[in-house]
Amino acid sequence: MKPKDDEKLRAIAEATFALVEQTGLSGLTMASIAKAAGVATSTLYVYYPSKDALISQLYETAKTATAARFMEGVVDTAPLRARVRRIWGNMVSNRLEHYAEVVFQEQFYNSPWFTEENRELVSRLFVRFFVLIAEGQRQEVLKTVPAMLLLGSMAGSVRETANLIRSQSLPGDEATLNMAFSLCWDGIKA
Amino acid sequence: MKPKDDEKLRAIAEATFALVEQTGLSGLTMASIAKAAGVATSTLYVYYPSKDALISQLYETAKTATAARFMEGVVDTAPLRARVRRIWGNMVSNRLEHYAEVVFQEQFYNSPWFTEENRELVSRLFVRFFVLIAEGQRQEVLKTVPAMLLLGSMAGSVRETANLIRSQSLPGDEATLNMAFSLCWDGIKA
DNA sequence: CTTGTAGCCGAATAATAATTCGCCTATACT
DNA sequence: AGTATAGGCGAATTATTATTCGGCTACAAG
Repeated sequence: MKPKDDEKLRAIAEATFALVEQTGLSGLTMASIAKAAGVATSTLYVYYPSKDALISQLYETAKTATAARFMEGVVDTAPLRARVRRIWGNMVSNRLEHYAEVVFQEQFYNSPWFTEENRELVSRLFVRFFVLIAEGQRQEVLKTVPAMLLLGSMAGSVRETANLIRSQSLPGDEATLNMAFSLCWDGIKA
Repeated sequence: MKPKDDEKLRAIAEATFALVEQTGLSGLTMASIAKAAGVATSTLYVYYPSKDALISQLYETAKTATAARFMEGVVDTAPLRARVRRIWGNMVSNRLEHYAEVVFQEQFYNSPWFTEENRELVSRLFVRFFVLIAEGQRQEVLKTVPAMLLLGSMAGSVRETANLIRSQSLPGDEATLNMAFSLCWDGIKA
């Protein structure tokens, strides 16, 4: 027996994310993944039974990793604003450092591959975040509007902040981030 | 000679948007478009020289229509907040009433079809909006941060508001819209 | 050191999907 | 009314791409 090669698995994932960033999910072919990952096309079938499975599994992996990154370093005892600030910062960093993964996830979302199970996975992964929002509303620190509305505000802010930093229109320093965050915070605070 | 049939053209566009909403750009085939539009596959080639051309032209059409809808009923002499409110409302309506088109445009954006020319078209179409933002900043009604940051806030708010209304989590009445907008406004006003 | 199993590959094969073809038909122009 | 021209169609054709096959090869277990 010969063991599966973790390095190949990583290369396949990386190649897929990079390709989707460049050409979109619609331009993704097994041949292009294999070439970019430095393996034979048929080798992909050693690791995944089909293209569909490959894409779906990579989505789950990416989404799980993303959720973990969002919550990194969030201290449950810290003030609520600080915790939201931390998550917001993590979201911006995630978008800057793992942009290809982000694009992949966004494209996957409106594609024939996105299923009800995926939706459930997402809510499962983000419970901690939703709980935090609910807590903020109970304490009347956050506006008592539907949680998704607050999330949407935050997501928009994160998206545009990261985009501006990516395009060099905005420096990525702490001061600038604080300014961008306070813009966001003004919108969601009670 | 026989003239081209405007009705068919409309049916093709509508079918394409609907299909992209359902299956994503990646699942789009000429055969499926033809079937949904009620014409033969080869007839598509009477109206568009290729699949690429079809998709690109539909994007331009949709984007142009969208930009026009955003500015509908915006009175240049009205107070700035009212004008922004109007545009925000138009954006929400557009997302509710032309959701398939919106999805199409978003998918097109990160796809191999999106070119530099498309980017230029977009900035051309939205100048009036950018001018409005700049004016608001000059009058110190809006925060003096990069315009894209304000737009991002607004886009996030619009997206989530429309999504919540679509999923019946939020009623679509005037009062609710005003609440959702004030949330957005708090974030961007000076 | 042998050997069996599973990884890995390049080259078929099969499936899917874009594009073209040849024929018919509708209609604007004379 | 006659006819040339372009629309429209279904059935090829071609191109692209997913998937499978057959033979090696590396490696773990004995």
